[in-house]
Amino acid sequence: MYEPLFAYLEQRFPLSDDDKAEIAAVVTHRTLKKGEFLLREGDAARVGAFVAKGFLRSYVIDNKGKEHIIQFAPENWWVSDKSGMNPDTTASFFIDAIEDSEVLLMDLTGHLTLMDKVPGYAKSFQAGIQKRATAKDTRIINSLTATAEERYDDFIKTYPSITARVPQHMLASYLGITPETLSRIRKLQSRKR
Amino acid sequence: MYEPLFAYLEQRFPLSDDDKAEIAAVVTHRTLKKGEFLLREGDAARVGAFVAKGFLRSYVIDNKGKEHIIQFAPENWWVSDKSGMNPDTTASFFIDAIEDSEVLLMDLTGHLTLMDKVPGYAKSFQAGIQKRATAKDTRIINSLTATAEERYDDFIKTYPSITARVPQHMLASYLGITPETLSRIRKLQSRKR
DNA sequence: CGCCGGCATTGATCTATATCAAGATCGAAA
DNA sequence: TTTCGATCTTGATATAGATCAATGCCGGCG
Repeated sequence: MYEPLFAYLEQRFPLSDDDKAEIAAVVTHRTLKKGEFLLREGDAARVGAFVAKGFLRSYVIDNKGKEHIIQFAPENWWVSDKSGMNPDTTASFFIDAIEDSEVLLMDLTGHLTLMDKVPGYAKSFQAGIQKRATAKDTRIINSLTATAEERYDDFIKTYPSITARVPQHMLASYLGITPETLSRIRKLQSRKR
Repeated sequence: MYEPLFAYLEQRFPLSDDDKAEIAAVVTHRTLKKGEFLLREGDAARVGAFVAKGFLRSYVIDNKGKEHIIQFAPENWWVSDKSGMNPDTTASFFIDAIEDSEVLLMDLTGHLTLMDKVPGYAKSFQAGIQKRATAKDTRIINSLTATAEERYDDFIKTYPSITARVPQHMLASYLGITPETLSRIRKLQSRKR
């Protein structure tokens, strides 16, 4: 059950059997059916969820009632919780399953335990955060600069596997364009290429 | 010379005299005149720069030759280096001074030393990173969702002090709109309010 | 003091993308 | 297999914001 997570971590730093036990102890397994929500349960501040199988997405709904996908998360990705998101933002935050999925939940306590007890975890976590920050900068600049078509091209180049698995209207939502516009872009490109 | 940084850190966690010595040892002081660039010198991977005085900005120039401001950094802010930025991105990255400034540079080695030796530093760094990540999410959603005017309103509400200090065309660049558009927005609002 | 060069303003167009409105197509459930 | 809802496509129109082009303004430098 924990194997995918172990494998993921072992690509980043060595993991002893003790470490594995430690990890298994602080992580909670959950199964999600397609369309099901990953709700915040209890009051344990959650750090994130590791997608062991399936495909999740996180999104917000803005004050105009529109959905905006923040992140897609296929296997071996982390979806981060909105931890620290401005509570006075009216936008509501959701995570749900695009396909039947299995996730491993980590709460703040668990996270701190691992930071402390599992050598390599802290550094690897650090590196992950950093990398994600850069990706976000890129996305910001992209969304400010690039045309819809450029953003689309960029996406399929960067995440070809995701492109294939996601319904078009969700991709449009991620790119910040309407489904109609995305449809037209695809049509134009299919003619050209 | 290091006082602003000490003060900044002490708001986050207690700092002994030893800690201060440790910090002073790993940090480099630099003075920048208005318009001057903060270049990467030598090959030491830099983590970031703390603005002790003045005002910096970081920006990229995209392949169409356009400037896009990523971040403004007044006193007591960190400008992060592009550490980890995708090297194969053609976009070039710059940091320069909008006003005469003084900065304290921290390289990777120093950062790791502090992580290790100064209690509280690691956790506080962590928290900072997290907070910034959230801010970036917000900016992404904003840039995808909101109109130019909404983004402007948002900015002046969130960073009133920055608004006053920055030339309009730079603010426009940050918001991802043309100076002309920003000028028109301001005109409309001044009439209304 | 006066001049010049960047900055802001204003106006006239142009264009990418949204919005509105039907169809067409696909897929899962009965 | 049929059907219904969701998704995708296509077309017509509207609009926010870009672009192009002057003009005005102000502050620093000679």
